[in-house]
Amino acid sequence: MGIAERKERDKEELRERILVAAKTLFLEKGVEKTSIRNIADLIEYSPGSIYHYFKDKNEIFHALHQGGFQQLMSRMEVLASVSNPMERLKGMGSIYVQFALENPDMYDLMFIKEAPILHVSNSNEEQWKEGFGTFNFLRATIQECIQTGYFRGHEEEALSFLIWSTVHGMVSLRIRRRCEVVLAQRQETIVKDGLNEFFSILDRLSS
Amino acid sequence: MGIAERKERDKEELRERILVAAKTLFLEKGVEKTSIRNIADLIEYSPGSIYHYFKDKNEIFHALHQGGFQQLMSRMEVLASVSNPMERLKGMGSIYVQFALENPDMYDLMFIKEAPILHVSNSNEEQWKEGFGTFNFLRATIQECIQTGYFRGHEEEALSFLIWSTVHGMVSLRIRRRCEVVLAQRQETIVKDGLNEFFSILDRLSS
DNA sequence: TTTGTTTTTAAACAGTGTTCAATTATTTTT
DNA sequence: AAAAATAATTGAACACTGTTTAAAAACAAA
Repeated sequence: MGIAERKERDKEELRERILVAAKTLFLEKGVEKTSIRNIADLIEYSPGSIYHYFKDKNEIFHALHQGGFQQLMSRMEVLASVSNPMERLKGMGSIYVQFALENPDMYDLMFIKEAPILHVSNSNEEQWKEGFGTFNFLRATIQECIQTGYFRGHEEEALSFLIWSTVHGMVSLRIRRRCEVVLAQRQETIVKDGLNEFFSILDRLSS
Repeated sequence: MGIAERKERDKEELRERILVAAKTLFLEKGVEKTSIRNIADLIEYSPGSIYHYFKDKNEIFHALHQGGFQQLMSRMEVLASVSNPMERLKGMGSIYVQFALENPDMYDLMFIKEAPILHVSNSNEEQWKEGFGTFNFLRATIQECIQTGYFRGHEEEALSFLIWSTVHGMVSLRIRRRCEVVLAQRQETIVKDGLNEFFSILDRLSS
């Protein structure tokens, strides 16, 4: 009896269409400024029907966010072939910044937005495991840097936090539009320029 | 004729009451989730009357924003006596971090929270003068560092953004509770430790 | 007291997220 | 094939939101 399966597929397909439409609008005009009615209009359904597939607007956002850490992590995988830990560290910085600027809404949810209650549901902790893995990848790389002679006299955990903070600081100031006020004419390039200054400092520390 | 003056004072007082109420609610439940009606309820006026004192909700946000920068800027004034620019730069970092950790809600409002759209009108740019001034103080100090021989080969504006980002990154990860996930046992000290790692790097760059 | 100005209000407009009874479409059973 | 059962979809409604505006109230000046 393939009817039930076909119905299941149809239902899944509409769910996916909602997600695609939501993602399109979220990226286009931001999450807050996208209404359920906007999404419904785009897929040519009534607003009410969306609530048959998602509990509320938050659940749509969460569904989109689910793969966020996975996405970032998978982007990092190309660095497996980089044997020099300092080069790998720089690569991580570039990929991190690029991911953030290409997916500002995702990044916002992952690292800037008010964190939901972490300890209540298990599914939430599962989502954070990915982020934990990404940070551990950074720590391992920095550990390797120290073992290779870089960062003499530095403490690995605090240094890892500092380096994470550096790239996070730049992209979050950009995403939350704090550059516009202070850097009128070079908002477009300021994060890339800042990252290059950072790399320049890393180079200086190596010699 | 003191009547006009008294009316002026009354008007200013109500304006201030609106700001106090708005600040209370903004810090309590966030800017987005605070409505004009909430503010009006708190001061026991009608929603419409608020529009006699502020053009719109953005203008209230900007007024509070400006006050925060004045606070931060006044804390920086003790550094006027520090003649060594690198020492002054470190002092700025310490004061910045201390301000953020002591007033996390205000810092959140100033640098993390979703900012309302700032249209590029001349009258509005005046409101951002304070924030602009704080950043310019940083830039001037870094300029002085470069002139004294530090940061050889670095570009002043991008470097200033990088250094701002570094301290902002640390405190914002802390304030938005992204350390808890990743650094289980040393959340309390991690920002101070990270800042010390940063100072250590600055020292290393000097020699 | 009357006039003129400023302050305050209530109502209205167009939008939001969300709920729900009623309708339509589809599948299962008779 | 007709009837019953089930599932999907809708549109209206609810309680909100920021903002505008005409009218009312408060108050100063004449």
